[in-house]
Amino acid sequence: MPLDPARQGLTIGDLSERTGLAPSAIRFYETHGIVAPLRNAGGHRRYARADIRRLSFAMAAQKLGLPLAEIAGHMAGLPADRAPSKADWTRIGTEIRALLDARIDALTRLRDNLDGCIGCGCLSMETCTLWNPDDRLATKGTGPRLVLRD
Amino acid sequence: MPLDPARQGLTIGDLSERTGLAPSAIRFYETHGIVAPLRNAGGHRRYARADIRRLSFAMAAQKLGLPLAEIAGHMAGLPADRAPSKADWTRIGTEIRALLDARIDALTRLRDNLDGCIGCGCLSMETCTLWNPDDRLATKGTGPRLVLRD
DNA sequence: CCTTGATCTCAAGTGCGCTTGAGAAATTAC
DNA sequence: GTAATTTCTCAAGCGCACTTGAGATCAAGG
Repeated sequence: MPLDPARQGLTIGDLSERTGLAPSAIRFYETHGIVAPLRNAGGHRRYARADIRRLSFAMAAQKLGLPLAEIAGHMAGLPADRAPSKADWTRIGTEIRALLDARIDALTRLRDNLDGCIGCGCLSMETCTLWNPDDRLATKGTGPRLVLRD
Repeated sequence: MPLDPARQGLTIGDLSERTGLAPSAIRFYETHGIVAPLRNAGGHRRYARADIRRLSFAMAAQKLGLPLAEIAGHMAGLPADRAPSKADWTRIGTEIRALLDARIDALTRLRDNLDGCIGCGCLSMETCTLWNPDDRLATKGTGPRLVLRD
């Protein structure tokens, strides 16, 4: 089904099948500027194949916890009129790569802290700074500072 | 556990300062069973020190993307009437540890796929299965399968 | 005391990310 | 040429995680 000349592009149903997104979700993403399909004579949306990639990218970024607005911000750098080039995707990919690294770091730190605390048996003691961020840390801000600092 | 004899426990304001959560959020968590404070003569909530840990734990679990209901499910295993023991926290910690591992794995996989795709320059080609999960994969389900599979 | 600030309950509102009709028009399948 | 399916727009609704008043009560310092 690659760009059937008769149909001049992919329907929203095609995209739905290939991305797993509901048509309503795809239309919703359109309002956020993540895709910008053309219309055929009858007013129906017609998508380019590159839009599959756009949506896949948006889905991946969402799994990282990015809000749609921010995703749209990153994707605003992609060309609207032509299929994004390698350089286009590489730049965006690099941005996301940094976010991934940060997130992996944070989770790894949290895991290691958790391991350490379980190992030392301090979880039941009042002196554990991991689950008991009181007195010593009370003046340094709020929250479980040793566990989460991102 | 050693409640201040003068005040008989921590106020919601105390917890708010030490966890960084708004009082309204703490009350909201109460409706989900994450904390269960006692009341003083005047009807005000009085918390045990262990509740700081409960909230910290819930905040950590939330950063992992767990919905409150699920967090509450894990914490239901903790004793309501006494400060959780080392064994109590260790069990919960181990459950979370598994989630952390899975999440780190998923993110690492995504990052490596992204790296590979950037490296090979395939992002602009129709044959890239990472951002172009079409033909070959079209019969195997939906979504960006090589990027995200969790 | 008395005042100031913290806390109480309860209902309603917010922001995000969609979904769900309703009613109509376009497209496809037979 | 019909029938079935898909898509269209627009408004409203939903689930989650809270926040924001409103109006009243409680607690603590001078």
